[in-house]
Amino acid sequence: MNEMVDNLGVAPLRTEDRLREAIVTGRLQPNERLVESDLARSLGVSRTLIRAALVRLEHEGLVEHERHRGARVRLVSESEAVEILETRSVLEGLAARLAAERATDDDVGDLKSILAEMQRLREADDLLAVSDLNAQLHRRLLEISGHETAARLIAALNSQMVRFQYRTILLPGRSERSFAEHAEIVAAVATHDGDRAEAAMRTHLSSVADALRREAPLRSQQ
Amino acid sequence: MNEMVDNLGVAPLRTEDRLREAIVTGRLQPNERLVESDLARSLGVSRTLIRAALVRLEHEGLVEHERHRGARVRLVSESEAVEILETRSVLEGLAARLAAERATDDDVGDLKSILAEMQRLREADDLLAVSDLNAQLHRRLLEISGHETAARLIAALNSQMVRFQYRTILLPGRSERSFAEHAEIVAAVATHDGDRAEAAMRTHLSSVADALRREAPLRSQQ
DNA sequence: GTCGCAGAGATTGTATGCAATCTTGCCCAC
DNA sequence: GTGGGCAAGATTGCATACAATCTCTGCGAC
Repeated sequence: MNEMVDNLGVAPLRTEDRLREAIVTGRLQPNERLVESDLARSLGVSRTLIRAALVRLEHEGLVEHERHRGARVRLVSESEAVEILETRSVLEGLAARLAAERATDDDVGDLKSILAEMQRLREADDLLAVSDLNAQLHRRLLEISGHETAARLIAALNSQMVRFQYRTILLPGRSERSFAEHAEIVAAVATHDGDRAEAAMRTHLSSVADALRREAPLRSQQ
Repeated sequence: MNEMVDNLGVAPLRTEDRLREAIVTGRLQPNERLVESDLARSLGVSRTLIRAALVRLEHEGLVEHERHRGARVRLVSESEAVEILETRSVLEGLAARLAAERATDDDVGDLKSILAEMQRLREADDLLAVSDLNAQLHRRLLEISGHETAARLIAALNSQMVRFQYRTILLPGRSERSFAEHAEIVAAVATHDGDRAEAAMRTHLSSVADALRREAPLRSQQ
């Protein structure tokens, strides 16, 4: 009986998760071929499980698959990244609107303390930690909105964006602007103003997309 | 060589498609258990293919799967249908905005002729045909927008909505209102007014969601 | 009569093997 | 030297077999 309790919630860490992790951390590079038998050997499972995992990851958009020619890590282009951000923009806008309408006082308190912590870390110049809290704020808003459909789609979009995750916050001036935008979102939610919350979220993500577009030409393509 | 040409584009009609069709046409009822070996026998393929197809359909949201307990046709609840419509609302709003910004004169012509045909069929009281054109108009707008990410997500959402597809247009008064809303969307696109097109699309889909909410309590649950 | 439990049957999870297809490298004609 | 074609190797597609797990039925204790 104790084993049961111990295992509760401890997701069995499935093959799919291990593969996903290898992709999002870049251990498997974009466009790299994913040979089933190699993966099977290196993960210590059979090809069957690898195939099942690849099917799922394909649907998630992390892998692309051609019949009889195998799977490879999907390269998300810069223009596609912009599309994804545009999509996130309207989906998270919807979630922010609902969050504003439904937030309890406790919810608002949570958001404000996340914001305060972001401010603190920003002053300490720990931009990567700020970026983490950033993600946490967005996640919390989604929870408050209670909109599962939007949450599911956003999660899928996010996993395709890993390559661009830590970029924009590092750009000069982005950190200040990003903080102000988040503060505006939280303020809108605190006053239960749905329209304002949606507009603020869309402004915020548009400005991330702009930053990405501006940064894009500066880097050499890989 | 002729065989190659003949087969081009003739999708091999995969197991997945046959299963999806059985679900969306209702031949497989919501909550019905999907026993792999039964399906394999009735479709004349092995369990391996059935399993792969079920994994994909699960990701599409048509099937739900519990470990060691098998798959069943997923029942989309009324409240979830509303969530899906809300999500479609913002995604198609985005697409409508882009369509307005990018539409050529030919595109606008297409939209207007679809609208005219809708009007004609409406006067002939062929509401199901109107509903088909309805879908066609939405599809065309997505094409014009050129936004593949939004298109992909909307397609997935639509396949979950089949159970509710032909309902709302049949409600008294819906047909007139729906036509007016579509006309407004097309007018906005014709004048390349992105804001107006997005607002019109969101109004339209909100009103569909309202109709669904209003209709919902009238029917007995199955 | 109800509850608990054990075992058989049903069903899913995983591994393995063979067939189909693709890719690569080599040889030969030109 | 170049290009076409063919054969061998690599890889994926699919089916089958076995193991793990679940479900359901029936029996016995209370």
